[in-house]
Amino acid sequence: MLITGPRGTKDVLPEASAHWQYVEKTAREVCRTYAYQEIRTPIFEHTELFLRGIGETTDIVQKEMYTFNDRGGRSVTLRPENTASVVRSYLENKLYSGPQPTKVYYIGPMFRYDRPQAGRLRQFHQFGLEAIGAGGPAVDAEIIMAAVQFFRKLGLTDLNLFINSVGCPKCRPVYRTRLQEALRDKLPDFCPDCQSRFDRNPMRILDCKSEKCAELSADAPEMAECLCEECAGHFAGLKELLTAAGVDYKVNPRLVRGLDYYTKTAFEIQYPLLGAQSAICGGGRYDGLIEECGGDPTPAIGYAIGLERVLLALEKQSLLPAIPTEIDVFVAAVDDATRAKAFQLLCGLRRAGLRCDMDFMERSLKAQLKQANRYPARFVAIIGEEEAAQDKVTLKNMTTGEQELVDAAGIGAKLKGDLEE
RNA sequence: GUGGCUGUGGUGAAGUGGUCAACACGGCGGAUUGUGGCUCCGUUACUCGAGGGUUCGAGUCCCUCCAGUCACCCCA
Repeated sequence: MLITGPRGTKDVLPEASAHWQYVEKTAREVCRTYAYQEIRTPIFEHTELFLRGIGETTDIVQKEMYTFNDRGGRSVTLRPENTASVVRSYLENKLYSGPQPTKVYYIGPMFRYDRPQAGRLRQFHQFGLEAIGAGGPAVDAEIIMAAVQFFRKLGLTDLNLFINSVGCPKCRPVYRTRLQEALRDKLPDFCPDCQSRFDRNPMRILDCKSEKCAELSADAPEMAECLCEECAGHFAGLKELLTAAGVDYKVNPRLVRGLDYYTKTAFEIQYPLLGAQSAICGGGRYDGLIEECGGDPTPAIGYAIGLERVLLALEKQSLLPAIPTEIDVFVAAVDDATRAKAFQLLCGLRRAGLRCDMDFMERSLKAQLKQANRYPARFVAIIGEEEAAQDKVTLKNMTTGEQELVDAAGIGAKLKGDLEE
């Protein structure tokens, strides 16, 4: 073995690709009913876009981007997420001049230079939705419902939806200072991670897995207490709509998202059985991003679903559909002299729309029957010297074992009729 | 970026200094000349992750690297 795939990448092999197609198809169906249209943006963008969009202090930007100079000396980056690209495209293509809000979805690979572990890859795939232009809680509710619907459709249960409000540029700084005030004295007792989070992203401290830190921050103030009137109203509105829609959710006042651009609504859907990487869907509102990217102030909300994690969850619950490998007809040639004839027959059967195959390894008739049996094949069409001489084929029904001599002409149409009965 | 565990053929794996590196599954071929699923038989090129070192001798001991895996960080 000379070359292996790059670390953190995975080949989707034939037996798994049907599962991917199934999940993608389900995603598209949900988007169709929610009236979201697909958008396909480039896999790489100017590095600048992500620096500005995601935020220079975020982990994604600081340590996880695949950045390189192209031959023209431009710094480009493999997209670590797709929201920034969608916003860029929205502005560049003036999608705001169409009917609003702009509702789009995407499915595709993302790249993050992380240490791989269960449910985490360097190239992974996300299915995401973005609704740009509407600021009220109704879009928040709609877009969350689309995710819920997606998981329902796949049959996934035991999912937890957590929501929170992370405030806006008006009220978040107020909270941030209040939180820092409350924690400052105890800071030396926190874990090293939390100490470094104190300045960079103090809200993360509330989310620390260390029991000690959780204890120390137990009585810290919560964002909800500091929300401005607008944010509080928005959050209340969302909760009402979700409740009315009959969706189970939990408010998690400590839920924080890792990207800078989030405002107001933040949410996450977890599938606890996945292990450490249990977030299967995450997103929120980003009312400041479009302006940050050079557009007019425009509210927006979106999220992404990790498809590898969805597949893992489906596997855990045995919800992946069986992949049929059965073929309609296997064409078997008795000897070398009849191979060409067999190939002709094969072509005819395929023209008739049948799923069929033949041997390409010059195997014996016996071996060909074995091969046919393994698919399995409903019928085997055998062509030997005798059949070839009179333009007939021996048609063997592999379930009953019966066989009969039939005319070669029109066999495709006849079989097709039989199989459809 | 940090840490734990792991690394033998297509797969699952025995083997912990000294005969040809077990066994099972799978793959391929065959079991009287044109026929499957069961059974039986045969077969399947081993740099034992890579590179160094110790030793008369290493898959077995040591070092380095690489990869996989799980966890931290972070996130989908």
